[in-house]
Amino acid sequence: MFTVLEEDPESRARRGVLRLRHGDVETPVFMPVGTNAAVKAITHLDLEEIGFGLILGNTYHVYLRPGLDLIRAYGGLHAFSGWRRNILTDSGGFQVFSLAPLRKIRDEGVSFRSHIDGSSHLFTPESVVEAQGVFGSDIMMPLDVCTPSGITRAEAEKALTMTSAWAGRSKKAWLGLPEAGRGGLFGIIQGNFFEDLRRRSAEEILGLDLPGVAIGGLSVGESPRRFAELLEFTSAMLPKEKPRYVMGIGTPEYILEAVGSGIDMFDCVFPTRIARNGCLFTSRGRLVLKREENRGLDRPPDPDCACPVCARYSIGYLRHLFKAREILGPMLATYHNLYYMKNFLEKVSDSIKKHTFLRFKKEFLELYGTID
RNA sequence: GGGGGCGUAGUGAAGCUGGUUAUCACGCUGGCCUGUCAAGCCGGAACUCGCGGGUUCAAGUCCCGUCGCUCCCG
Repeated sequence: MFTVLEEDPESRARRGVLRLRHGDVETPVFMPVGTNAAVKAITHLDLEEIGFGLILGNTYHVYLRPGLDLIRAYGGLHAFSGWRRNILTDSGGFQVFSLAPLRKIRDEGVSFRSHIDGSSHLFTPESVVEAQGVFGSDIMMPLDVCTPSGITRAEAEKALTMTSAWAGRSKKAWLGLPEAGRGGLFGIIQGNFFEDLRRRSAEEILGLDLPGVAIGGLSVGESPRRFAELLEFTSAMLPKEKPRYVMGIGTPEYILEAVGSGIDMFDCVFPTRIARNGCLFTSRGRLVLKREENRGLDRPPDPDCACPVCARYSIGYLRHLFKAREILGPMLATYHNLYYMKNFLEKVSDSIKKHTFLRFKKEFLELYGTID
């Protein structure tokens, strides 16, 4: 499933290739988030044009709407949405975390109420794997318990213990799916910000020998420094031959940090969300379109970007679109930011190939701004 | 010519029987956003209430005058 192609001699960074059912994907890779079987404000056509071969979907959202029956009738998420390349589906573990007031976690699973209509539901490790089987997900994530920063050791340990137990049950359910159309199941390491708990979690998850490993529970309110330290610590325990995925990371600064720690995969709503809110990534840092200083500016958002948006539209025009609340604003901004991310990861990959990753990182941050 | 209505931030409005720093929406403006309940969220600036006078301890809020807009009748 995964092959390491190159390792950076000066850091833990590496490049590789994920061989998935809907095509190969080079790593390090950024995966746009398509919660409701759609990446907001952009077409699948455009995503393909930019070159994305792997996007996210969300079990929690798609299960609630349109529902499993409909997806089953279509023959899976690919057929339903028209997306021909790979899909990684998140389990709903993060929704368990983010929709806290509506949920109750027990050994059996998590019961929660729909944020859409208030109806009651139960997710178990088994039902979540089965749902992703119905989706035809190329990569599946098990149900886990994500925790915020600042909780007690006891609370973190409890969440970790449940996550490990659920991972074991998820694997069993996964092995029960028909082998022909079964995507790879990843394990998720938790443990909050306690190093011994992270170690224990890693050991337990790695013991399951799943096709890939994810690091969860990061970027939940901690400082960039703390994030980097804990990521490095956790990543160092992982075997080289498996793909490593840090969940929920999506700014250039954080990705550089994570790649340097040996991470291969990233996903995040950040680039698409800030795009919808009028903010663009550029080589010089973030550009907030709505600012007055951008009024009437007749030059492209990012002089170093080769995307069709930068080739054709001015900052002043894009600002106007957001001021006028034209839907074209979020669309163009989303296109640019995703193109930016794709291009950024390609440059990172290139630097690993040339063994110049650390220099690239330094030079990039000098222009863009630092992690702090 | 007669009668009625209205004039409150850039715009549109709320302010009942007069009472502490005049409210709301849009706009303007700053920040935030990291396994999407998120084309969102949180802040900020800006009106002294058409103008003049009066009543009152106190007036956007009552009275008189005046200017402007508007509707109806002639």
